[in-house]
Amino acid sequence: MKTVWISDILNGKHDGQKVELKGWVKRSRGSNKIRFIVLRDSTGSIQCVAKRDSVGDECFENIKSALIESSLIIHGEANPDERADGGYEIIVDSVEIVGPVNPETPFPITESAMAAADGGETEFLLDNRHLYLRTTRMTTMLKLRSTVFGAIHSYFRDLDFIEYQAPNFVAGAVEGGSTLFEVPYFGRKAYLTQSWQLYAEAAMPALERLYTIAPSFRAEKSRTRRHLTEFWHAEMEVAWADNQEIMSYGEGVVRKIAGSLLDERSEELASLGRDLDVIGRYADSKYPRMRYDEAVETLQGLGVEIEWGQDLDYSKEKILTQDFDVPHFLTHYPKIAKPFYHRVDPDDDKYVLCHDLLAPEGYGEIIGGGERTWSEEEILARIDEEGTPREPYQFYIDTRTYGGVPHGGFGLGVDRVCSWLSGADHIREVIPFPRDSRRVTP
RNA sequence: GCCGAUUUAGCUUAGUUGGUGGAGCGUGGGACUGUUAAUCCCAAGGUCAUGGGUUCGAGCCCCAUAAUCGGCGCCA
Repeated sequence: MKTVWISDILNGKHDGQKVELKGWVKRSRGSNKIRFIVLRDSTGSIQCVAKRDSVGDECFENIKSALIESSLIIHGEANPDERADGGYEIIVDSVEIVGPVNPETPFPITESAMAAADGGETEFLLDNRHLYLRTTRMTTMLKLRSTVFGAIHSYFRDLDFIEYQAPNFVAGAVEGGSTLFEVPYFGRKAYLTQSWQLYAEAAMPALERLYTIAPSFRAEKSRTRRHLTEFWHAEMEVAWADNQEIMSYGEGVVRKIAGSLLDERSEELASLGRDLDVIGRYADSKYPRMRYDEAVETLQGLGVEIEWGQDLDYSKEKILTQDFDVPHFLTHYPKIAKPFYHRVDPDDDKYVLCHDLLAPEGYGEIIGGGERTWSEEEILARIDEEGTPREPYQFYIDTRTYGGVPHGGFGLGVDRVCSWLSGADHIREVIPFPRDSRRVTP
């Protein structure tokens, strides 16, 4: 007999047919004469009804013994039925328990554990993440996440970008050295990469338009809802592009992600309580661009204490973005607030040609990017100015020595985008096994 | 790194002025012919995070430690 997907039954594709279902027990209830099993597979869940009279005593007792998360193969007839949640149910002919659950070790993710988390997480659920993944909420998050990754790939590939991979073991830092994970490397020290960018710049003269989605690692002891020590970083680099052009790619990919979620996952978004009109606005709007100076003035006008030259920390981002209804770009930060690879604005050397994209609803920065310092003379000056050693960056400097060209790119925090668009309370909710300063297990 | 909080059964929790810890979920047994987190009855299940201290007596008061959670800095 043909195994069918539960979603296909719920879509009415098997009305009145004898079908085989393979899945796991989501819930089980009933009396001495009739038993209801809510079976789930990766596509959905459906009520299966077994009557003692029709399945026989032995099968009925078997069904009663199938605890939550037992895996089953069920044969039966698919029928529309108003009494069943979802409008369809299976009239059971037979049940085979494939993987039983021992009553002495029942599935630990109970209703009470879920209710306490209130759509978020608790220590217990984090400790049992490998099992929590099976719940509707986590499954929904993982499906949204898959769509986000797919949308990023489609966006860049449709524009003829080349997907390009950089090493994860590296010798030097992109950001400040204090946030590097050091790993022993055959008697030497190596580090886990913080960004694909420097290696992408090396390939920029060869491929011109390149992108990746890869993990980045940062040893920040951050305890916030926006930080992970291992996060998924979508980065891109383009030859001959200026800051404005790079921003248009950033806007393009975020709009594409929002649009793909609406097209492919509107049901899941709605189940999380997401307003589809809001997601639609993110997919269809232009994202305004604002200079750093303007942001500082706005904040000062709101009575926020901030001096020119200070980087915008989260508390200020939050105030700034609270009235935004779409993401905004912030450009032209002071040179002193940014690392050496940002290109100094030729019109005013107090600034660099960079941008951050700030998401609304209090989610903050999701993209950081800009033009790169591209002439050999300038890159050497800026490296020395910051007191950064030249040696680990020799390959990076060589990129400029041999036919340097204007170029730029950005990095997008994929998990942050997932968190924002799904409306999650914490970035941990959108990644299967989150890593932060306190947790590397399970 | 800084600030704040939490820790009682497998899970979620109540616990009064300090006087030998109650419940719900889950599990086991029983009842029930259609349930929707089914319902009803019964049972098992606790060194109250760890280590000290105060006290005739500590889940409760004090100190230390640990783990965890939240916020900040830093960033994607």
